[in-house]
Amino acid sequence: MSRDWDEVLREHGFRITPQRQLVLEAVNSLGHATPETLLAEVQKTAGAVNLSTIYRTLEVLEQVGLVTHAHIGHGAPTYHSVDEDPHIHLVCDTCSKVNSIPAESADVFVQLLRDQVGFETDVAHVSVHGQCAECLERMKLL
Amino acid sequence: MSRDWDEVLREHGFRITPQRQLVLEAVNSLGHATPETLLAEVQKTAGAVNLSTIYRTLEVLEQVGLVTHAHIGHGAPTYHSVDEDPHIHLVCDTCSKVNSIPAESADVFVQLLRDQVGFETDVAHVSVHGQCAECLERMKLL
DNA sequence: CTGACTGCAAAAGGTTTGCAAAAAG
DNA sequence: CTTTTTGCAAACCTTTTGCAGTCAG
Repeated sequence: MSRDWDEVLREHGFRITPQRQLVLEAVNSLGHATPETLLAEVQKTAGAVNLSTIYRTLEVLEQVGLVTHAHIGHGAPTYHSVDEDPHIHLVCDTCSKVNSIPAESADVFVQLLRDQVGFETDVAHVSVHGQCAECLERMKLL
Repeated sequence: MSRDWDEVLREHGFRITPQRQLVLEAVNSLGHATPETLLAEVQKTAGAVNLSTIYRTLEVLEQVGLVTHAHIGHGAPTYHSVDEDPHIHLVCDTCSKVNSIPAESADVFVQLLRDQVGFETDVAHVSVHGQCAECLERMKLL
């Protein structure tokens, strides 16, 4: 669960604050969370925390490598713990549901990009758009 | 170049308007364009066209399959002609440059998603984030 | 003519910023 | 004590919406 997150921050010259701890904990416990969602979670404990603090904190946490974010669909980005198993988001453009699959599923593709154009893929950041199985099924019935 | 775009619109019960023609032409000529960019292009010819019209028009054009859009990075989506060869965007998270590779490069991966989870990928909509060859090179030097 | 489409202005959603007060080291 | 960090309010940017007038069919 908790790592030496405070060490990591300190090493990068950042200070340790309750807000940063709370945001990090919220990211870890929620799994997939937007800034707005994180605010709600954090405010359960500390009601006075502001949205702009969430944004600034996420920026810092990402900078030191304690969290990552991915863009899913049009709206807000979602933040992930770095401790999580890396995964790929499958976004259904019909029902907007998001499924995750293990990052290894893309290994072949990632390797191909590396060999072919020297591109190093950040797998966890990838969003794959398309139609999920349920929506395809539903379409067939019509 | 131009197709029977007016036919397509009509078939779907939409009307033919100069705005729609201009937006479609702009998408086709610009290749990768954001709504804002498209507005600028369209306004070269018709200065009175409004941004909201661009948005509404793109929605219609996408609905009837004359254009597609993809999400690249944080900001605005970019719209593409459907006549273009389908391609995948490789977005460099360091320099923000976008390279395109032919959609076929992902065939194996797409097939895997189909077999494994029944997900039908919209290849042209996929954005792959990571580090481009140049940025990786630059990082090694430091 | 009649309903679809457009322009305009205002609202909405998400993110950023300036500043003074509060807290970390 | 010094510097970073925070809360607040306002600004910003992109996209959406309501409405009345306009235009395509």
